[in-house]
Amino acid sequence: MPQIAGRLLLVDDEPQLIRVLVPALSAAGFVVETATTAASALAMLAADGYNALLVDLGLPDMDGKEIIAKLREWSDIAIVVLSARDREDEKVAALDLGADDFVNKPFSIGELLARLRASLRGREFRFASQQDFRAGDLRVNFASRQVFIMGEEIHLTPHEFDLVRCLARNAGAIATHKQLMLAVWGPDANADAQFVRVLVSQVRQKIEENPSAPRLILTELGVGYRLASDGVAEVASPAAEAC
Amino acid sequence: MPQIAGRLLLVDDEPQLIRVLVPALSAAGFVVETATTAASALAMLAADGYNALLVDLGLPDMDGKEIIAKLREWSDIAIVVLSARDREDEKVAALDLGADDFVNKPFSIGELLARLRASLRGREFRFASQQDFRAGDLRVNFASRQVFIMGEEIHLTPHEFDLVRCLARNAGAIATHKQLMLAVWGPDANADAQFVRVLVSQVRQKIEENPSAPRLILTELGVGYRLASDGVAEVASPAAEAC
DNA sequence: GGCATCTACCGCAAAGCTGCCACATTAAGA
DNA sequence: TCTTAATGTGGCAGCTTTGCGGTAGATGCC
Repeated sequence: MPQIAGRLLLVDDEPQLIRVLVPALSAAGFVVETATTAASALAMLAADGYNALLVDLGLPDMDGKEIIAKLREWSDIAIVVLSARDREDEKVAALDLGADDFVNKPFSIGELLARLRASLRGREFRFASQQDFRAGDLRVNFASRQVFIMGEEIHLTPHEFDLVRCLARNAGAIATHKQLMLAVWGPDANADAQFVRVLVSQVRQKIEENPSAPRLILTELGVGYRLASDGVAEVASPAAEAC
Repeated sequence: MPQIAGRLLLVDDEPQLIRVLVPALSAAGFVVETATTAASALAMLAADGYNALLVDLGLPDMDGKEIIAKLREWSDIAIVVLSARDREDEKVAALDLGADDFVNKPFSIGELLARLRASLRGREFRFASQQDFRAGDLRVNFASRQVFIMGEEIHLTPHEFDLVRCLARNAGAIATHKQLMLAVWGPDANADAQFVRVLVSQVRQKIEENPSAPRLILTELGVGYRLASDGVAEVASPAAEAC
């Protein structure tokens, strides 16, 4: 499995379990990070970017259920509970707090992975369709690759859209020339910074009210471009480095 | 729990289990119907309206896994498997076919209900009619594999329907070439992107008013195709996962 | 066997996108 | 104000992608 299946946080205080689980999860395509206390786990989760949480209920500093409750206040990622205690009230409580699944120790790796896949399934869509970026009169839908100005659809070519997507993902911040070239032409194309200029110009003709006095795509001389993020705080988009 | 928690189909051939489960599920707020064979279960599911399926793997006429696979062709409802066989490969297979959870017999009612709640959670937002898709003059019924234009039935070949289904499931969003090839020819066929073009062309001849200026199946150059979701592109689109 | 239907595949024309150049314009610093 | 570097933009040849007519073989049905 060459592709990345997701970024995953494993919270458990038993070193030997971590030693077994991390390689197995990595082999299954997950990027795994670990925490051994509830406090550090919550700090890592707050920093964002995870697709799933694997959490033990018996942690030294806090009950694992508290992590679930706290996390569910702001996040929707998949949560699978691992536990040595096979008590019904524990299971019911964890599930009703927002866990997606509950696995008793000892468990088989294969089953854990299957349950993880099942919990993750269908979530991509939730994020994808809601990633609808707005700034002023501009609206970008990443899932449908559609761009609207004042509600009217604007047709962009594939490269043009890739550029806008990268700018939108970094809205408010600067997307450097290099970043944009990577986003549009990929890592192994020998793109010239000149092409970015041409592309930006073309996009401006399409989305700016007055292309010679751009208000959306702003030039950062010598560095790159910046998409004005006026007003709307949107889903403070992470994944900036990704595009 | 006074309110209706959902409509639920219980498929099992052990009368005593049904006698125990039905009152418990009803007490928890579910409207429960039962089936004892896979064939009747599928017929009932096709007739629509369920929010969840509880299914035993050991049925007289067909393996429960087949119900899961068939149901997942058109429906997105919660599926929880009950099984007396505690074998890892069974669990993995059932989960990967699309089940949301797997409970071993004997189980506690409390745990089953909690798992059911967890599986149902977060699905509310998914589009209401899971077996009937509409966009403009087009109507697609996933269960009966029928397609209508302005109320009039249009005959599609099996491959053509598979294509339309995948497009409809992603309505508003893009179905990539790869996604479509998978949906129509399956994972181990060596399909060529060229075949997708041909198929799209054929379908357009059948469902578009003016096939040379398509309004339903739109081309996303270099990426794939998109079924226009009429009106708001917002959260209109159903789960992408299945097709 | 005969007929209808479906599927895989070829090949070519049209559409539309990309790379790239030449040159105009603008911003920054001395 | 002048110089220099960086940026903006029209244009177009060539290429990639797409649309689609057509055909042979496979499949299923009377």
